[in-house]
Amino acid sequence: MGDEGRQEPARVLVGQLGSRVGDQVRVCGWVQTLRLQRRMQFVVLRDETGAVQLTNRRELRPGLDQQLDALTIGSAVALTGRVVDAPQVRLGGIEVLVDSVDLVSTAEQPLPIAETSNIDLRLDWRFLDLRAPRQHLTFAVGDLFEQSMRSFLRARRFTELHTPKLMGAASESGAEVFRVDYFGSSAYLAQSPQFYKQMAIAAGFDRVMEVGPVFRAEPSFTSRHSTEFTGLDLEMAWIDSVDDVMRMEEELLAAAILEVRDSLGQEIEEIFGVSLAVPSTPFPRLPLAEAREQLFQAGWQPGERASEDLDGEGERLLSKLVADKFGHQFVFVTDYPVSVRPFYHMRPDGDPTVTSSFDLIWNGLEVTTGAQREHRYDVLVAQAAEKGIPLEPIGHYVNCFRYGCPPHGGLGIGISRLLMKLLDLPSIREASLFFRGPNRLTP
RNA sequence: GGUCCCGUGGAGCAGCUUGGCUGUGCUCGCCGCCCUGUCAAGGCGGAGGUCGCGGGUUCAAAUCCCGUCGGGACCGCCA
Repeated sequence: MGDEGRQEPARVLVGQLGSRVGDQVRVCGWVQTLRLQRRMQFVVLRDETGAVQLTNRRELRPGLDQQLDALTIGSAVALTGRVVDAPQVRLGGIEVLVDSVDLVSTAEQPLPIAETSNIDLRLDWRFLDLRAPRQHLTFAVGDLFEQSMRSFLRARRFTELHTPKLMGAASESGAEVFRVDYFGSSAYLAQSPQFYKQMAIAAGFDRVMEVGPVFRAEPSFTSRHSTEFTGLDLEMAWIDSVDDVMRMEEELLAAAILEVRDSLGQEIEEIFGVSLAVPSTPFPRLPLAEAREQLFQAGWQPGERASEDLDGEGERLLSKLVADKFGHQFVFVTDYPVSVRPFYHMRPDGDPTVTSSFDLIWNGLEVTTGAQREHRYDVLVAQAAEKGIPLEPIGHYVNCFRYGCPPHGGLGIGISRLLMKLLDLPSIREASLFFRGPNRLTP
């Protein structure tokens, strides 16, 4: 307040200008459109909260019009002026009559991408691409979705932990991990918090969750895979069965989708043309064997590799069958055979050929794998031996079952995939802030 | 890793099958001028490309052939 000279009015977010009619304000953002005429000049400026028209009549303020003429699309600017009602203005019915312009940072012309540019070029210029309202909404939804799940779990006594991403041994299967140099020897990037969240259970945390990066060294060239993505993992102690885990997840997702719909549903409808449907609970459940049976009856012809599992086409077809039969967009597929599940999945009493596990498929895409874990040391060791897993590299993990470990189970969700499904995005690239894939490490 | 597809001014495409004479065209953007308040602004004019790269066939290649690089979709793997 002690500054000499002209005082700048306080910055007002564009989204709040409607309640500031008559006030002197400063608005800051990016130039979206310029319509510079003989007598009138119009600047459309956008910030995170919206867009507004700023207007100048050239004859009013000598010099100001030349400053406005010098603006370019995409430049970062701060303008001051008075907010007025302007019913004729289609953009919100208000405008700002400009008093002064501060061209803070000029954008070169032409811009290297347009809204119509292909995804690869857009990813090269991701910071520019992300300025678009569509991309901005994507990550606003992602943030809300994540926060909503976090608060849901927190209210149910989950403790949020952060487990290491640098590991001395591969966490599950050695083939899929990135090896990095570690002071002359090797470390591995975590492909899952799996072992650590189970160790947290043995450590006395009743319920734990983590939202964090997951690294996969698979060269997967699809629209739904990335080599680094954000996962939500949770683990619960003293469960009675894997059903407890599925119940937690369906309530979790229903609550989070409800919150997103209530807060951002209208914007999502406008920008993505997607009407969010809050799923009813419980979600349909189907043992894998039964799912395969129904798929065969519907004409499914799996590839050779899908002799015991579902392939992508099977997942999509199954979702279609479930939608027709139950009117539901989710389906838990349960009781996966031992052959396609890791050694630490528990096997139910009476049927040693399957596991107490599930996948959750959302509109044709696998978004979760979960299971009850084998917490009995001798059984776990036997199952590892059966799968040919050497115990030495994972001794610290196996040890946590030797000194009292409660029954427990949990799951891992691919958050980027959830976001992709929620907004019906065509590729996980759109749901990743800065995508990482086999062919992309930059920016 | 496998199969298929794409690569043409700044962006998005057409042109390629049936090679042809300086690389023709469309939409958008950019630059300049004009324009009584625009709002997907409008009007007029202009600049901008060794047709991803290398080799081959041919009198002649954006166009046909081979290789290579970059990218995408699907499969497999998974979340």
